[in-house]
Amino acid sequence: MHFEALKVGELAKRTGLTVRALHHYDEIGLVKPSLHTESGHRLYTAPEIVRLQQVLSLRELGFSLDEARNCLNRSDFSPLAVVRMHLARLRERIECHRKLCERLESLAAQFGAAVEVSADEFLQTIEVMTMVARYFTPQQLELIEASREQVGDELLAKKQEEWAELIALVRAEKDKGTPLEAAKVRALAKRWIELVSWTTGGDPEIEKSLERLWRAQGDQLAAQHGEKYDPRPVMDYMAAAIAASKNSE
Amino acid sequence: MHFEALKVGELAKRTGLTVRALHHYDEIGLVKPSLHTESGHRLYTAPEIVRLQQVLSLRELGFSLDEARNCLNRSDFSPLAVVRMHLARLRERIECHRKLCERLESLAAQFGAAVEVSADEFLQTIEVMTMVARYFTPQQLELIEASREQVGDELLAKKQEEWAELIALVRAEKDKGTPLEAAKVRALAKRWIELVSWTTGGDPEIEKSLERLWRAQGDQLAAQHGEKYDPRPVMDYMAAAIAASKNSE
DNA sequence: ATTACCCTGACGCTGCGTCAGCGTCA
DNA sequence: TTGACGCTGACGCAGCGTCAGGGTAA
Repeated sequence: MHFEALKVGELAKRTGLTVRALHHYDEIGLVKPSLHTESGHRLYTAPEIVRLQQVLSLRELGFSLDEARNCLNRSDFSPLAVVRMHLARLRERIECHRKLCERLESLAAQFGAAVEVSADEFLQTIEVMTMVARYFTPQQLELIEASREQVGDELLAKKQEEWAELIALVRAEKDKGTPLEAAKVRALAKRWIELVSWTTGGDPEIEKSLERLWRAQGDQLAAQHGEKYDPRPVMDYMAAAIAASKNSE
Repeated sequence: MHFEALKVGELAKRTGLTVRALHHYDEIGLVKPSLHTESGHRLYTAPEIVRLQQVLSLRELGFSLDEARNCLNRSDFSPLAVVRMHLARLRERIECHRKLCERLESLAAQFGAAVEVSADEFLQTIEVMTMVARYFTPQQLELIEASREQVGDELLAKKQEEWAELIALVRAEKDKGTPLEAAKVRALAKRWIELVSWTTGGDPEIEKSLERLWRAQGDQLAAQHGEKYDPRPVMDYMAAAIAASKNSE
């Protein structure tokens, strides 16, 4: 799974992109496979796949392929930031789509009813339709500026270590049976909250995903870093500690 | 409101389209203004605006401008059908977007957590992203076939008359104070339900819009066809009748 | 006379689709 | 040997963006 290198056709099948598109991305230096067979066949590995996802997110955000390449080559664009931006946009879009639905429902109702259909209704509907497709370019600079201050890879690695450390610390207190009200535990709970907030960017949906992820893949983590770093036994303990410290306020 | 003819610039402003795009649509015979000033300035009136909306809906459905023109010129494509198809697609899209959101949330969570990010997750995410953009062409034939059996303008006009007639009939019974359980009223309720179903295509959201529309624009209808055809007094009466006939089952 | 539109060409661009002609892997 | 897949050009195309050069409406 981790080491498999995919040929273009395989990658195309699994992603829904066309072979031609992947060729094109290679040609313009956007996503270049890091390996080739002796005969020159492209072999795509994990980093390129990640990059590919980034490219598609940026394109959805309204960037041209050229702009996407620039963004990805400047190192101040972290993958995490890109995914978050994409998420934000998607949510806005869903809202826009809902509004457009309402307008179309209104139009549909007017057709069947005996009411004279006003041109104004159509104009407004068209405006909403174009808004859905637009509203990109105006805000792009804003986006780019906002992401300047985003995370680099080293910071990310540091935060991951912080997690491992914090999990181990909490685990220790838990195993000692330290009561939830103890000052030590409170301090840990505070750190926990802060780290969650940093990791998720304050997004509650991402937080839910994080929980699901840990519950599902805790084995992997435990195997990777050692049993002490398995987050699962720790999560409930922290949840209880946080609840307790809230109650005592 | 009804008679105003818009110049390109005005239309562009109100719709969010560019002047160039409107010029282009004119060039290729897709949306041609029916009027011009003596000096050759384009003047867009209501029918063109409706057509413009249709064009944009069809484009959102994945048709090329050429295909859109063909559709609109064959008379078996009713505006109502187009709006309904667009609605259906939008709803599917919202669902897709939600799924994509979940995938992106999962990705975002993986970045921050210590878990090894698997390439497979990225592949799946990319697939969902391309699905959102695709899933058009495969189903287009299906759509086109489905819309062959759709409403023409005369049928639509007939249904509008049916509404006026039905409303008048119900109004008469209501004014006579006929009880809700009377066979006559039941028959009317049945016709009412059928006509609603036809008008809305069975879509509950469109039905809500229809109600809102009638409540808001009843005056207009009354003024247009005479007081007897004001739907508002009739709607509650019918709702009660329908509820009554359900209870007695 | 100015300013803000409008017109009609005409060329340019992005992001691939679509052959063509030829190697290669199982 | 035979498909199914891969490679590299090269051209084509939709849907406009973007000047250029000139008329017009208030």
